[in-house]
Formats: sequence, structure tokens, C-alpha cells
Amino acid sequence: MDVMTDLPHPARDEIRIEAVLHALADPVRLQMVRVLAQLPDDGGIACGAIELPISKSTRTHHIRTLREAGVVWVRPEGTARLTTLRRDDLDALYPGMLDGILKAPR
Amino acid sequence: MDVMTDLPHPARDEIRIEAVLHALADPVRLQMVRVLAQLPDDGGIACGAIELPISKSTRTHHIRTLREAGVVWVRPEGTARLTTLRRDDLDALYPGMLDGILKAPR
DNA sequence: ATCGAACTACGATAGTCATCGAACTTCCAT
DNA sequence: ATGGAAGTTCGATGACTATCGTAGTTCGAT
Repeated sequence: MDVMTDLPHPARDEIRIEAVLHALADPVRLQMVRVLAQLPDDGGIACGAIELPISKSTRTHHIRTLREAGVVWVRPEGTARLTTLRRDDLDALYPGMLDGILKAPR
Repeated sequence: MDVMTDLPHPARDEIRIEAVLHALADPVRLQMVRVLAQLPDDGGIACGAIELPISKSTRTHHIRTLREAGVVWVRPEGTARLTTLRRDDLDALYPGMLDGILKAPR
């Protein structure tokens, strides 16, 4: 009864920089963000569509970490979860941070 | 005999974004960086001079994490360790990131 | 020479977290 | 209505890490 529950997102003013940095510090999550950053903001991609050498449950875990930190929006669409980068919020809170990180040499 | 050994720093091209983000994600270390960011880059501050509610050994641990990630320079000066932000390297690698993070609402 | 200040090294501990597999839910096609 | 596809939840596990106190080192000042 508790499955497929609502997906809580922090409001912009609830986003904490420590949580954002922690979310982005993981290689898997950073890769996810890199992929998301190349998509149109109004689009969204199914979590599973990002190819990564990890299991489904680990994927869920990482997406949740990003969502709870305020880095991504996740909205249900059928059985899928469409994920988009919260670029406007991040840019407003930490102007230049996201672009700077994404400019990192691979 | 291994004490007070040399302080290894990564070269600019050895700095990894994951390590930098992980270093900055800790509240104590982020506070250290905030303090360092307000000092002139050619100055430097003794690690112990940054007031924080932590023990000496924990302080050492955090400074080392920042140093090994490439976030700060640490140079011995007598018995003290003068610490400075590697602003030029971080700005070159991740332009805008540092300023963006420092603009974060407290 | 000795003492204290500043810091490091070490070991311990408790907490967090990335990872997985298995079982479950939800929804869409057939 | 059945089956599969997409995700979630739930432990469990191993790795990492933030913290501390204690002991040790280095260096400057007395």
C-alpha cells in the first residue's frame, strides 16, 4: 500500500547546498546528470534509459538521492518515471555552479 | 619518522571533480572553504585559526581531505600549516563552480 | 635545554552509503 | 485477464568516513 507512493521534491528554498554537492559527488549520479543536461528541460528521460552498469534497485536509489537533494524532477508517466534536471532552480540558487561542474574535463 | 611528512597535492590535471564535490559536500569543510574564500589568495590561514566545534584531529582530517582533493594548498610555516584556496585551479577546471557554490544562501 | 603551541598519526567507534537480489506493485499491450 | 516492462521496497552486506582521544613530532620562544 505504500508502494509507488508520491514522489516528494524539496521546494527551491528547501534545497541545501550540502545535499546537492553530495548528490553530485557520486560518479554514477554525476553521469546521470551529464546525460540529463543534454536533454531539453521540458522533456524528460526514463531513469532506466540511461545506460549504466548498475542494477535496477541501485538506479532507483540514485534517482531518489538526486530527487531528494533537489537536483532533478521526477514525474510518473505510465510505469515509467520521467526525470529532468532542475536547471532553473540550481542556476537561481548557485549561479554558475552547474555549468562549471559540467565543464569538467571527463 | 613518518610524521610531519611532505604534504602531497594533486597537480591541476590530476584534480577529479568527484573528489572536489565530495570534499565540498561536508558542512565542516564547506565552512572552511567559505572562510578561506574571504582571505587574499596569497595569504593563508592556520588550520587551527578557523573556529569550528571539532577536535584537532578531526580538523587535520578535513584539511587533508581538502588538500588531497585539490581544493586547498597547505604549506608549512613553522609549526603551523598555512592553508589557501586553490581558486585559480578550480576556476580553470570548473569555471563558475566555486563562485556559484559560495553564493549559496546560508 | 625545556616548554608549549600547532599539528600529525593511530586506533577505535558509530554512522552513512553504494550495491545487490528477491519480492512486490503498477500500468500498458496483447 | 495475462504477461511483461518499469520501478519500488526491503533487508543484507561491505566499504567508507566523520568523530574522538591519546600519543607523538616539530619548531619557536624562553
